[in-house]
Amino acid sequence: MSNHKSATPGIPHNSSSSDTAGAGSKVSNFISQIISEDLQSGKCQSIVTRFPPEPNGYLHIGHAKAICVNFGLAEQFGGQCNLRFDDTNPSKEEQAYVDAIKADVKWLGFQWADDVKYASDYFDQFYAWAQHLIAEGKAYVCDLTAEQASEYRGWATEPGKDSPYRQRSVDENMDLLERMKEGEFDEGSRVLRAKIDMASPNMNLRDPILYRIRKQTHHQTGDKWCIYPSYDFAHGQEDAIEGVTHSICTLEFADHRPLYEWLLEHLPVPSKPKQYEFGRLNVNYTVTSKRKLKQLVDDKVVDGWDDPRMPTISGMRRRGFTSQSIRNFCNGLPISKSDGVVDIAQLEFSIREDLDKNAPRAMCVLDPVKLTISNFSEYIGGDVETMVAPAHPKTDMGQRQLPFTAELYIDRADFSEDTSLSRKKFKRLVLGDYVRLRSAYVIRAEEVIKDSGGNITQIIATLVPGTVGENPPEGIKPRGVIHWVSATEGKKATVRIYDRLFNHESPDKGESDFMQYLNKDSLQVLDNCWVEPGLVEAEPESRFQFEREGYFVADRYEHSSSGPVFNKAIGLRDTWSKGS
RNA sequence: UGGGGUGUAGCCAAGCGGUAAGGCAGCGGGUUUUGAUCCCGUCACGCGCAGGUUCGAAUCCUGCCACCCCAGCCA
Repeated sequence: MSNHKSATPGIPHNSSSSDTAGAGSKVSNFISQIISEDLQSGKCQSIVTRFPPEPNGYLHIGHAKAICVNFGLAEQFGGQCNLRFDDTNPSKEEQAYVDAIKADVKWLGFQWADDVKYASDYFDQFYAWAQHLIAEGKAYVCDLTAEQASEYRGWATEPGKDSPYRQRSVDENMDLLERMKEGEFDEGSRVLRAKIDMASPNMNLRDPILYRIRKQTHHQTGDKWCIYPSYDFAHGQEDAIEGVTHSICTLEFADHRPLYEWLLEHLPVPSKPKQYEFGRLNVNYTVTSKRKLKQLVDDKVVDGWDDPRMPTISGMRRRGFTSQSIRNFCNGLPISKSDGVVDIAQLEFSIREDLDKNAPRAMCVLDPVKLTISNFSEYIGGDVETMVAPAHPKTDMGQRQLPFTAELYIDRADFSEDTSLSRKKFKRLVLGDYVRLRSAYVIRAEEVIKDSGGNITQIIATLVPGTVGENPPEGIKPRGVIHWVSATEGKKATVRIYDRLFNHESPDKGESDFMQYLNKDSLQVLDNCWVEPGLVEAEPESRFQFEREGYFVADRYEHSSSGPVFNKAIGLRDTWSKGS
């Protein structure tokens, strides 16, 4: 518990404008209102929250929201947030996931309080508390099989029946629990249950399981235990031990709250945390369920948990998302209690917004066709004229040098022989007409050369002298501006274009298997792209706007100066191609 | 069906008895050596439905409807 300064723990006044860089600008929501009140009333001096992932998979965009909520609230109110692994089920968990999760949280820019914590840190205490409940007559060892227990539990409309083992003596229960711990019994043969109410309308209170037998090695505790606490018997107690004041989770745990409170009530815990629930974040055209994401990985539909098409934190990172853009996205979504589906366009907006502001510009030709400047030597001495272009149109990010040569590449889609195309409809190069080469000359297309199959192999053009950084003479009106790369000085690169993994807006929903909605064309590898020379020196994970194309990142693992590889994060907003 | 939760624009939502914020998407226009950015304008006579209370209701009351979650020895 640390100090808490002013008497007025600021209700965050909302700056309704969209989030800018910083951590702060959260609008008021029902949880921050509660926190404000708790702080003001003196119910707590400062707040402690926690982010409690189970290490059974990678973190995804939904977790990012939970992380932003928990760490964000702590930061906003000057409290602390713990990272705690809810590692109560060794059969699903792995150290590799622990490591990946820590890396993701750090990358997002959050720092947890003290050391990382584990539910397993408290296993001794939990065991002692289990004995305490037995001693109080509030728990018993039950020998029912899973199927029997399910029958005994009853149905929504029918109350359950008491287990025949419900009335065991304290001594017998103590003895049995001890022997469960010692490994005397088989998995599934016995469990420890709380003695609450088999007729409760809330299923979670029909004598919930506290401990079950799992003879498995645990990634943190090794072979020390062969009984493991259930989620319910761990979560509230962990919160209490850590002094968590506001335990924020998702809606599906609302039904567990009475049990959470029952346990805190009946155990000699050091503090009394409160649980609050908010709606899970869902995004359309994607799935956010560790089980399903794991299936995509296991079935090799994608390249791993960090495949750029995955909605995982590490996937988005590899795709080129910035941590800031992910945080802006999450912070821009209000915390509410309804479970809605956010349009992926909202996520795309965040990354464009960030990268437009912060990514240097560069040129890359994705589908090259050669363009030769036939009058090059008439106006330019030597083989190369170096053009100088700003790295960013608005922010001073330095300049880059672009070698302009007689042979260039432009994109096939930026040229047409169809002279009837209106200037409004086609603002690119047309045979016999002018176009501006970005940061260089205005040129005119004179003729095309084709192969026997009728494919254009080369465009012959002439430059208009004196047009670098200057308007062309009267009468010459370029149709538009296109990008280019020197065919002789530019570098070859591989560019991967990603599209959404699913064609269906909600692959999760409906009766059919989500795998049937997979987008077969979610990855396209272009290995004959040309980039301006400076780009090969880009550091892995550096991001650029390839002008007129979109935002790209030098691949975290596979990019090198000898083999440049860029991933497309997201295209530029495109208001024109939509009609066609 | 028993319990829990939620219904405000295409999507996410604010709203807490005084006459419907904001963001995304869309649409119209302006600037532009990126069909980007930026700028301006536009976008609910209406708040799941039906009644009621009130001078006044998205907000309070009653009834109904729809959707989500729970019924694992998962979390």
